[in-house]
Amino acid sequence: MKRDSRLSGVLHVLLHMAEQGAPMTSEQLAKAMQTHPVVIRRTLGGLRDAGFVHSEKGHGGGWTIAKPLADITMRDVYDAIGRPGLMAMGNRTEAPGCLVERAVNAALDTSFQEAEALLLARFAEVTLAELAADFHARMAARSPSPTTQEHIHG
Amino acid sequence: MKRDSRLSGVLHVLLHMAEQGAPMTSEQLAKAMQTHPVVIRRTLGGLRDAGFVHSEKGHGGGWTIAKPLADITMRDVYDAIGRPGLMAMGNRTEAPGCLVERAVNAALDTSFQEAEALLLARFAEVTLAELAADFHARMAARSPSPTTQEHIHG
DNA sequence: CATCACGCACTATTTAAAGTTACATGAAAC
DNA sequence: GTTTCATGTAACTTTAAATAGTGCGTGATG
Repeated sequence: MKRDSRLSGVLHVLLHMAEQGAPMTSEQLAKAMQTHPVVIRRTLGGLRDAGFVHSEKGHGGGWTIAKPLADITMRDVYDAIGRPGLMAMGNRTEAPGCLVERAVNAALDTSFQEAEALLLARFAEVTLAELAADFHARMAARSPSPTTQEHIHG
Repeated sequence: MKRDSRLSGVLHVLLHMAEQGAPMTSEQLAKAMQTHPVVIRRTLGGLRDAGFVHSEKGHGGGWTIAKPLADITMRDVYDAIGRPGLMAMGNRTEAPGCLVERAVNAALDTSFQEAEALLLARFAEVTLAELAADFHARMAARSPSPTTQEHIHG
């Protein structure tokens, strides 16, 4: 199957915005993500509506983080991009008349729902502040005294 | 993404085979599953190699269960069809140079791996015998004194 | 030896994500 | 005020993976 990478992508973009401080344009973010500016606008649109980021038009405009990183969890981001499906497998038929299939679906659904619940709970435990801290730890480990910018996409 | 329904489908087919007793041809199974005989052969191929089902050519041939249903778990079936990916989301890039992306991927991977482990553990707990029992319970609930065949795909 | 049924390689269709184009809107600079 | 920059959004195209389908080979039964 083709795996959805929007969550991964949005988290990536948000952390870059946070590192930058100043507003970043869709084009800048798209370059960092090796994707298209419109894709950035699309995915960040949900986060703007949810109040996690702010967008400004015109000269000097672009995207900025609207909340402290410690106040945004991966779960928040997941919700803001529209809660895409988490499980790669599904039932063959939604409302099957066949009782065999109903028994199979019931067993699978139970397991999938448990796994989804666990996943969402884990997402809710991780804030962007923690991800940023992890990033800085990795940067410190890579070289002794770097500046931040030198080590982004280098 | 497009969700994989092979596991659901194979479990369905296996239970029908078990109910039948006699060998069932790919065509019969395909009709019950509303799919193509070749799809049946493909998906059951892995289970044949793993020793869970047996296939016979020629007149009177077809597919039969090769082990007691109590000895086959959903996990066994999952393994036999090639362990398709369970999670619908993935990382944007596999081996990113960007440290921000590495931090994001690490956090996501941890969560996904936990969810997968839980899912596989649940699969391992459910045998086909239990699914068959659930099916019979559903059939009993639907009408007082049915025969098995009347209530498959009716 | 004719028929039945699986085995396999190959091609076609389908679906959702991702990419792209086009154009409208609004803000800042000059 | 008009030019430039940047977002907002709709529509369309491309792409990746599952699923569907075709054709032919092989072996077993009658």
